[in-house]
Amino acid sequence: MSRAKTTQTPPPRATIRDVASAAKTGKTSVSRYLNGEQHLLSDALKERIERAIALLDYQPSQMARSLKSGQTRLIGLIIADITNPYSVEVMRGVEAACRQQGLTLLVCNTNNELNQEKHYLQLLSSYRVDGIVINAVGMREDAISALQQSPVPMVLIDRKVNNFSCDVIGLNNVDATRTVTQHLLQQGFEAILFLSEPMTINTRLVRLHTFLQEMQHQPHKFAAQGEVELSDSQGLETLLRDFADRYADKRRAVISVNGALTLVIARAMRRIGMVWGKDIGLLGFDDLEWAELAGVGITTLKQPTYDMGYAALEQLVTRIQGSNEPIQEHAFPGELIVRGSTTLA
Amino acid sequence: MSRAKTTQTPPPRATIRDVASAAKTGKTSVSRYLNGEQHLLSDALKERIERAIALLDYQPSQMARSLKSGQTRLIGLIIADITNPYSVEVMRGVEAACRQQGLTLLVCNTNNELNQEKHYLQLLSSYRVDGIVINAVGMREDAISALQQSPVPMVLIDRKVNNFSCDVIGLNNVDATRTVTQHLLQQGFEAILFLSEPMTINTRLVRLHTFLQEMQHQPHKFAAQGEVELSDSQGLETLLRDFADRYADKRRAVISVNGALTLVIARAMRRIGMVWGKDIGLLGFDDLEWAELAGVGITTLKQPTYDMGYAALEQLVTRIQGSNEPIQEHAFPGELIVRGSTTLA
DNA sequence: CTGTTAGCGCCTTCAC
DNA sequence: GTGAAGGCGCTAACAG
Repeated sequence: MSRAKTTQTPPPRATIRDVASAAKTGKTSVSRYLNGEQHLLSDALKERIERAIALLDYQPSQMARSLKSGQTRLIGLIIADITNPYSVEVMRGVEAACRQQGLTLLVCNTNNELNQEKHYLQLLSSYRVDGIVINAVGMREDAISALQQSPVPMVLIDRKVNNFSCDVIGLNNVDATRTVTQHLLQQGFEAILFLSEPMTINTRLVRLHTFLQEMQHQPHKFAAQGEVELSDSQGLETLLRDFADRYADKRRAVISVNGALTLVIARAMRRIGMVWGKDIGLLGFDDLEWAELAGVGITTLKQPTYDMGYAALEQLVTRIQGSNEPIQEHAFPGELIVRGSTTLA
Repeated sequence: MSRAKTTQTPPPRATIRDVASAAKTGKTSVSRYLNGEQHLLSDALKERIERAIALLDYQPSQMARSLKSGQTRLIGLIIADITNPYSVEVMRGVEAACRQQGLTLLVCNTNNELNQEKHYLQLLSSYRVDGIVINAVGMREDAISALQQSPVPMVLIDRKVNNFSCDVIGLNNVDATRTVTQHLLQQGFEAILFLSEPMTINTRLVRLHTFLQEMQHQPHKFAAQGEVELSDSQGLETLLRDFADRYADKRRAVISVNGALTLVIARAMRRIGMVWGKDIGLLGFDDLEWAELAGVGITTLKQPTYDMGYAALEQLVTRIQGSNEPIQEHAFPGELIVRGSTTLA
C-alpha cells in the first residue's frame, strides 16, 4: 500500500534549500552559483553545489524568480487568427526574436473574437508578462479601454486601433496598393473589383481608399467594390457574376484584400466556372504557398511577414527597456509576385 | 524634472495589500473576496473591496498565486513545425480545450530541431507548467533522457518516441494507409510510389510498412519507395522521372506521406510537366485547403486534427488530476477525400 | 464575520 | 568566502 502512495505522489521538485543542504551549505551560495557570481565561490563549494544540483535534478523556479525580480521574461503574442498563414509567419518572426533575446513567448489566439481578446489581454497582464505584441481584432474602441489602462508595453501588428497610441508594425499599404493597381492597369484591365472582408479593420480601409484614389485618375477605367464575409459563398458568387455582367465588354480583374479571402474567391470562381487568367484577372494581398499551383497561378502581393514579426519584438524590447522615443510606425514594403492570373492571354 | 521621472517609472501594480488598505481591511478578506468565498463577507465589506479593486485596477498576480499553490494552470505545447497546417489545427484544438478548462497555453515551436526541443522542455519545466502536449521532433533517444526524468505529465501527439511510455494521440495509420492503398488499386493504378521525408519519425515508418504490406498481396502490381528532404527539389524530380520511366507502360500513382511533402511534390510535377490526374495519380496524407484548386484537385487523407488536439489536452488533464490508468494510445480514423488526381480519365 | 501569521522559492542586503 | 534574515504577492491555517 505504501507502493500505491509512492506512485500517486510524485516526488516534489527540489528547491534551492534542498540543494543547499545536500551540498552542506546555505541557500545564498547556491543562489550565487546560479546567477553567475561563481567567482565569489571557492572551488570546493562550487564542486559540491554542482553535484547536488545534478543529483537532485534541480531547476530553479521561474515563478519564484519572477515574483522576486518583478520581471517574467515572458512575452505575450495575441493573434487574431492563427489559421491565417500570415499570422503564423508573424509568429515565427516574433518567436525567433524572442529566442534571440532569451524571452519566452506566450501565444494566444483570439479567433477574431473581441471578448477573447479582452480575456487574453487580462490573462497576460495577470501573468505579468513583460510586453505584448498584438494583432488586434478590430479598430473599435471596445478593446481599447482595457488596453489603454495597462502599464504593459505593447506593439501592434498590421492593424491600428483608433485612439490608442502605440507603436505599429505593418505593411506600407498605400505603396502596396498603388503597385497592385498600377500593375493591373498596365496589364490592360479596364474594370477592377476590389473585394474585401467587412471594413472593420484599418488596413482594409486604407487599401480600399488608396485603390479608389488611384482609379480616380484613370479616365476610361472602372472601379467597383464589394464586401463579403468569408463564410458567405453565395453572396460572393453573386458579386462576381454581377461584376462580370456589368462589365461584360471590358477586361475585368478582381483584387482580394487578403489571403484568406483570396482562397474563398478562387473557390467561388471555380464553382461558377470563371477561370482566372482567362475570363478574369485575379490578384491578392498576401502570398500563398499554393499560388503557383492554382490554375495558371495567382498573382500576389507578398508581405515580409517574418521580418515584421521580428521587428515588432525588437521594438517592444526597446520599450521594455524604458525607451521614451515618440511612437513609431514602421511600414514595410510589399513585393508584387506576378503569375498567370494577371497576364491575360 | 519630476515630470520626467514620473513618465519613466510606471506606477507599480497594485498589490493585494494596497487593496486591503484602500478598503480599510486586511489582506485575508480581499483574498477571500477573490476566491469566491464571498458568502463569508459582510455586504458592506464586499462593497468596499469591490470599489477598491476597481479604483486601483487591481489584478491578482498569477505568479504569486502559482508560487503559493504549486499549480500554474499553464500548459505547454511543443510543436515540431508551426508552419505546417497540421500543427496549427492541433494547436487550435488544444487551445479550445484549454480555454474550456480555464488553462493557459504556452506554445513553443521547435522548428524540427532537437536542441530546441530540449531547450523548450526545460524552459516549460522551469515555469512549472502543469502539463505538456508534445509533437516530438523525432523518435531517437536524445530528447528522451530529458523527458523521462520529468515529473510533468505529458501527452504525445502523432509521433511516438522509442522507450518512452506516455499517452499518445494520433491517426490510425494502419487503417488509413490501407484505405489509401486500396483506393489507388481500385482506381486501376498498377505502380505506386510511396514518397516520404526521411524515416526519422515513427508515423512515417508505419505508413510505409503498411503500404508495402498491402502491396505484397497484389500479384501484378508494383510498389516503389523514395525518401527526400523537403528542400531537395532536384532529388525529387529525379525520383519522379525515374519512376515514370521504369513503369512507363503502367498506370502510375504517387503517395505523399504528409501535407508538406505533397506541396513540394506538386511543385516538382509542375516543373517537369507531369500532370496529376492525367499522366499520374497523386494522393497525399493530410488535407490541404487548396487541394481542390490545384489542377483537377488532389486526393487527400484528412486527419481530424482539431479533435486530436482537443483530445490530447483532455487526456493530459486526467493525468494532471492524478489518473493512474495504463498508458492510452488513442488512434483517430482518417477520411479519404477523393478528388481529380486519382481518377484518371 | 474578520484580521494576524506563517510560509511558497528565490534573491539580496547585511553581517560574520 | 560564506550564511542568516527579510520580503516579493498571495493563500490558508489559526485565532479573535
